[in-house]
Amino acid sequence: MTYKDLADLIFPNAKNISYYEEKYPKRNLPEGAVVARVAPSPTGNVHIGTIYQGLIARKMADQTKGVFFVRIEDTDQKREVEDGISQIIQSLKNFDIIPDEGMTSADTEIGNYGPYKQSDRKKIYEAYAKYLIEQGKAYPCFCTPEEVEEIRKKQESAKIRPGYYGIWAKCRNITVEEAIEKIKNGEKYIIRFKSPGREDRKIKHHDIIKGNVDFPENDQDIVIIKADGLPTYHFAHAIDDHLMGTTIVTRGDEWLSSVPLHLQLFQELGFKAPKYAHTSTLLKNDDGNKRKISKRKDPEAAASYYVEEGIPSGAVKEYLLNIANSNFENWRRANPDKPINEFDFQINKMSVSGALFDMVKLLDISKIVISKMSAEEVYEKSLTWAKKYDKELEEMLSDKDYSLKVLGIERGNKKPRKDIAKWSDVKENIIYMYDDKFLNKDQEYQYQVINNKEEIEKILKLYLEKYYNENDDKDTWFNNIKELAGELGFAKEVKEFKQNPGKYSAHVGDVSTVLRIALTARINTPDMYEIMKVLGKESIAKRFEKALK
RNA sequence: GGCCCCUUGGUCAAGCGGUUAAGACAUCGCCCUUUCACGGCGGAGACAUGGGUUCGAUUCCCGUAGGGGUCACCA
Repeated sequence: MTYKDLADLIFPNAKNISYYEEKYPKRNLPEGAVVARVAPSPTGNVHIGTIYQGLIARKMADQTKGVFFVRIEDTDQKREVEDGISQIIQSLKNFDIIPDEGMTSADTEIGNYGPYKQSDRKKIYEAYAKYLIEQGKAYPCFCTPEEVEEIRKKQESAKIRPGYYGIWAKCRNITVEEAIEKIKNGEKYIIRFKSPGREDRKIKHHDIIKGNVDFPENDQDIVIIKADGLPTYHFAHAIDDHLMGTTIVTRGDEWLSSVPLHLQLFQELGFKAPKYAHTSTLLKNDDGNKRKISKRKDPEAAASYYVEEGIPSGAVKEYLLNIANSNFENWRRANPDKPINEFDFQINKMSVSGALFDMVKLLDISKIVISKMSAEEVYEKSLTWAKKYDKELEEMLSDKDYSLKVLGIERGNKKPRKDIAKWSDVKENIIYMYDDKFLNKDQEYQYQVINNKEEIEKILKLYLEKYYNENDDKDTWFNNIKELAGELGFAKEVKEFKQNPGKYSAHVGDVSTVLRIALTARINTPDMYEIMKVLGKESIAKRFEKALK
């Protein structure tokens, strides 16, 4: 009886690995081309970290004329969520992260190195597991989960390093004959890797981001095929990234400590290991402590959060890129209008330590991103958002011509307004410009310096009768307000007012404020000249009338 | 607890043996201005700590403290 007999008994139908090695030949890519990927699990809300990883991987592939693919790691069926795959695809799409290969929907895919869903690759893993068993590098383990747990408890109470290794690996030295007999008797088993490692030896690893890291060798006989017949992450990672030709594995640094295991797996399988780039995790301040952004506790951990809030994907990408390469913001300042794919991303310049997620900064970036958009673009994007999340805003925007004018106020010039950080800000920003919203609602008018009824009435009436002409240019328009102020005994110039304390009760600015408040019921607004232009004379008159009621 | 990683202002961070220790966000003040936003100018604010090495350490080494990660038939 040989290892081969055992392997044949366990995986009677598995193909020889040469079949797969030939089926998935080396990629024909230019020198230096990076094959990168993102490999999420369909376990629910897509994590912002997945977007982060995807962004980085996509960028590297683009910059080197390489390949970026998406692989679905669905080997944990217990945690899998219905719709999980489409959520992932959709989320990546929301951020314009489009894969060259991989899943394109829950059940379709493109590319020659598939299947790109691990549960569809079962046969492939079996072939390689069989290969390992034939070599005596893997073995069936008959320990039940309870037994393994017991071993762990013993180790803990004896203060010994826990795990399935060395003398604790009970099934490691079972003879082929015994194993075959147990299997024939119907005993349940899983497949474990027979680690050749020794804990007292060190390995050196050079990580693209973390630099040189030394670890003890792995000596754990980890599970490679679970009771459900599917592989564990470690095994699938080695097989898949080998067969799919991944050159750089980017993943969160929670994987860093598995590197010794993974390197060993590649070694024993006879594969060339990829390079690794372990990115720092996005952290969050929690009562003074830093911790990983968590799907469960933090809404901002979900990629969908940004969509719901209406933060443009472009802004999120800029923020993420800024965390990834902090020189991004310098580049952005020097190149305010270039698309971000022209930014030269350097993975080895990524920070070694984790960054606290800064929502304030994100929103600041978002303000700038939105300020550069045309009225048309703002219109389209906020409408798309409103259709899903805000019926009232959608209704307001249904008058497209008018909305375009409203959104065009102080936009498109050298110093565009920066008061919208997210689409959910839009409504509050423009609602007073819509007559049906403004006129039909009770408004509170908080007059400032000039606040007695008669004066206000005089200002509004006189302004409409005598000083407002729809076709005035801005200078004429404002001169008229000065004239109005003068006629009513207020200072025509603010300077004059300040130079002659006591002479005037108010100045032209105060008169403007009355107009502004009567018009909008707000103390602060964008440029009033433009507002009046958009409202038009009829609306202005109605608003004054309402203010005087 | 073992192993691994990290530590520059409130936050993100330049720096890589000699710098007045950049910059961005936030914050404060001033200016611009009919309000706000923008913009401009300026202020306050940092090398966790103790030892080395060195003519000289934020930078190199060791310890301490603090933080993070990981130790599954989860990824």
